[in-house]
Amino acid sequence: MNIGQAAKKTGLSAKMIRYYESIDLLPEAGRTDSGYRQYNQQDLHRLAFIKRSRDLGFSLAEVSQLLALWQDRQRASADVKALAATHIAELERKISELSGLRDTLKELMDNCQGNDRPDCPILKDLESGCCH
Amino acid sequence: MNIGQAAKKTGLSAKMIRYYESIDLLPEAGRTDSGYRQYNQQDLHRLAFIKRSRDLGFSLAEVSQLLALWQDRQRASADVKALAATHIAELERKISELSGLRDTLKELMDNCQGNDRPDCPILKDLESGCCH
DNA sequence: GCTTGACCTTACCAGCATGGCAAGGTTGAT
DNA sequence: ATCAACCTTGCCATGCTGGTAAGGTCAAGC
Repeated sequence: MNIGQAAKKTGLSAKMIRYYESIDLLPEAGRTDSGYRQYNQQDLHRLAFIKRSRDLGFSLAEVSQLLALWQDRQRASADVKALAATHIAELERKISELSGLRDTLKELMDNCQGNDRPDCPILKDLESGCCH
Repeated sequence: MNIGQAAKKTGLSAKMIRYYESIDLLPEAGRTDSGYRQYNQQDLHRLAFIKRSRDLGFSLAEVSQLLALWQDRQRASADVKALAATHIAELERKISELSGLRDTLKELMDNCQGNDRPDCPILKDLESGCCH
């Protein structure tokens, strides 16, 4: 199977697949005589694993670790769980950071009349940084 | 005032200040005879505005628009409010995206024993992408 | 006057993950 | 033979920041 088909089947782009190979997330793909990359079911399986992991928000570095665990039949599920826990913690951190921003902005926005006049508490807040 | 002092006072880095100048977020700074950038109170004010906007999660492109509105005495506060509303919507979108990921992962994690054995529903989920 | 250290200058490379474009080779069907 | 649809590599761009290098400047102390 050529790269385009593998891309279609996994939901990745051909570019991404080549990139993943270039950073050793994938082993070098087999090639036809004319140099086209070839993918089999096993390759697709690995690609799908990567895709799903990315969709769950893991970074490529984390995906790399997950792949290693996946391949390791002696793995301890605790290791996988720990990786997931770290990622969840990071997600929580980001969520609460963004929520904080949203709340602050919402408050500013609620105080802004949103009319033709120039007075605006949002701008007032932004400018009230350091040096009055 | 040299760039280092301006950086310290605003909480930005000297690098960031130079970068902001290079992308025309700031006017070209005045220079001493020897080429050092010089900053006055007004410059600091603008820098602080940028800092605060960034802290609230606005992109540099959005900061640029905010600065334009800030400088425009004829502005309508509705324009500022609209910008903030767009940004809040984007924040909401990201928050709910991340929350979805977190929930999915949490569920997977709760089903994982996290012990020495290799069986792991997290990996099982990741591999159950396309091609069984 | 000379040294030293803290500052400043520009310029380039790095990351993350992906998209885009260019210039060329291959394949398969018409 | 031609044409479209694929493939190849390579380089550039994004957004924002940090790092590092090689050099110029300034102020203090000797």
